[in-house]
Amino acid sequence: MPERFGRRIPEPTVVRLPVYQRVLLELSSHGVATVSSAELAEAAGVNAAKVRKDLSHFGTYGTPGTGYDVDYLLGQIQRELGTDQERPVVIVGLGHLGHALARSRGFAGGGFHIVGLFDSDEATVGEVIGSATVRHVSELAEVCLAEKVAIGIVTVPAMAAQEVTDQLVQGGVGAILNFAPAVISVPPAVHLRHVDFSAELQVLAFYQAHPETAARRASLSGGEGGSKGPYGGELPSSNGAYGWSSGR
Amino acid sequence: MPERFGRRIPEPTVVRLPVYQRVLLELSSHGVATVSSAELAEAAGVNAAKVRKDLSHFGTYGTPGTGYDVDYLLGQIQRELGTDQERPVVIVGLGHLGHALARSRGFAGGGFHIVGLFDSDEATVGEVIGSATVRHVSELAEVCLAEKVAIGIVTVPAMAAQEVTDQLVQGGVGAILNFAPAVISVPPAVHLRHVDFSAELQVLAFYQAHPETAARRASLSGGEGGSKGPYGGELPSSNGAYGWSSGR
DNA sequence: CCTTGTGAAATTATTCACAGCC
DNA sequence: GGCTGTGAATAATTTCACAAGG
Repeated sequence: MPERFGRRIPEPTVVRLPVYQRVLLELSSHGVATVSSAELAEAAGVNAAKVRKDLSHFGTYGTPGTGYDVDYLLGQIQRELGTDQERPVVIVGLGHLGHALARSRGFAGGGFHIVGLFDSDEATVGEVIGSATVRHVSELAEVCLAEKVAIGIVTVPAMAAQEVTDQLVQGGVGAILNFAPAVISVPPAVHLRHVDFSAELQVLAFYQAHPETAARRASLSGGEGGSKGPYGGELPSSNGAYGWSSGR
Repeated sequence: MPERFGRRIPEPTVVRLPVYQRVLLELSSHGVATVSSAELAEAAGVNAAKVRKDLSHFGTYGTPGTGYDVDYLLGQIQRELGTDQERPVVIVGLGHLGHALARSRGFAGGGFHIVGLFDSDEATVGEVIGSATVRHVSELAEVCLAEKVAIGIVTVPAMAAQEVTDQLVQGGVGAILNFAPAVISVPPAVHLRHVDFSAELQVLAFYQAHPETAARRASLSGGEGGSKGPYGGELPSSNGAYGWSSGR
C-alpha cells in the first residue's frame, strides 16, 4: 500500500467513483456477488488497470483469482462518497432548469435532501415544488446557516450567479454546484464545480468541425475506454419497445 | 510555431475554449478592444500561461506588449468552435429536464438549432415547445437522416439511454450529449460527452467528506486557478438588489 | 517596461507488466 | 489459471522562465 491513510485521491479518480457506484448498484440489484476489474471496467467504460489503481487508493481489497465482492465494494465507495449521510442542499433559481432539478430523482437516490428553494421573482415565491416551498432569495444566507446547508445549487442567470454564490458562502455553504454559464469565484475552502450544458455542446461542435482531431475519450465517465466494448464491429440494430416516458 | 496545421488540440484546451469565448463576448460587448493573457486568465479562472499555451495551438497571434485584439480573438475562437455555422440538434426525452433544455437559451446563443423533439409517451407527443412539436421516438432515426442532424441530446431515463443512442447513431448523428445517468457506448466515429448532475453532486459530497484531500481545482472552467483572483482576503459582502427572476 | 510564444522542467495521470495469491 | 495490487514506464498536461517583439 503506497500512502494509504494520509491519502490524496487524484481528482480523475474521484470523478469516476460515482460511475463505479452506479455500476455496482446495478450489479448488486441483479444479485451479482463478485465482479472483476475487467468486468467493472467494461461496464464503466474505462480500462481495467484504471479501475484497479482507482480502487487501490482506498485500500479496498479484492480477492486475487476472484475479483471484488460487489456489496462490500459498493459499501466502501458509498462510504468514501459520503452517500451514507443525508446532506442538506438548496437550489437557488427556479427557472425551467431549477424546477427540473427540484423535481428530479438523483436527490432521492442517495444522500441529498432539498431543504430550501429560492428565487428572486415574487411570482415564483410561495410556489410548492415537491416537498419544499419557494422562498425569497433574501432569506438565503439565513436559511443556509440555520439548516446547516452543505451544498448549494445555482441555477440563476449568469448575471446573478456570483451574487447568489456570495450569499451561499455567507450562509456557510461549503460546496457549490454552478449551472450558470459564468465563471464564479469562491474562497479556497469552498468547493466549486460547474455543469455547463452549452459549453459541452460547443465542445461537441468543435470535434465535429475538426474530424482530424479525434480525441478518443468522453467527458465524464471516460467513455469508450479503448478496450473492445460493445462496439466490436457491427452496429446495434433497433430492438424496439420503448419502455420509457417523459419521466426523470 | 510547434505543429500548427496538422494540429492536435489537447482536450483540456478544447474544454476551455467555450469559457474564453464567453469572456471575450462579454469584453467585446463592453467595448474592450484588447486583453492580455493575464486579464483573460483571471476572468476565465485559469492561469495566464495556460491561456497563452491554449491560444498558441491555433496560431492566434497576440501582440507582445499589448495583448490580444478582443474581436479578432473572439472570431478565431468562434471559427474554431464552429459557432459560426448553425448545427441541427434534436432532443430525445421531454421530461422535466428535456423541457427545460428545449426552452433554454444557449441554443439561441450560438450555432445550435433545434429541429426535432422526441418522446415515447403518447401524452407528450404532439405538445408544442418553443418552435417544435414533440414527435414519437419511433420517427427518430428517420428524421435525423432527413434533417442531417449533427448532435443528439439524450434526456431519457438511464434505462432507455442506450436504446435511444443507438437510434441516433442509426440516424447518422455524429455527436451525442448524454444527460442520462448511464454509461452508454457509441462507435468510435461518434463523439460522446456526458453531463451528469448527480455525479457532480457526489463529487462535491466526497470533497466535503474528505476535507484533507483538498484538490484545488474546479471541474469545467479550471476554477480558482491559483492566482489571487477576487479572493485576496476578505469575504464579499452582500451587494443587494436582485435583478433576476425565474428565467433562463 | 510590458506582454507574447515557447522550449524545457515539473507535475499529474494512464497504462504496462508482472510478482504474488487464490 | 485467473485476477489483484503496484512499481516502473509512458503519456499528457501544466507551469516555469526567458528570449524576442512592440
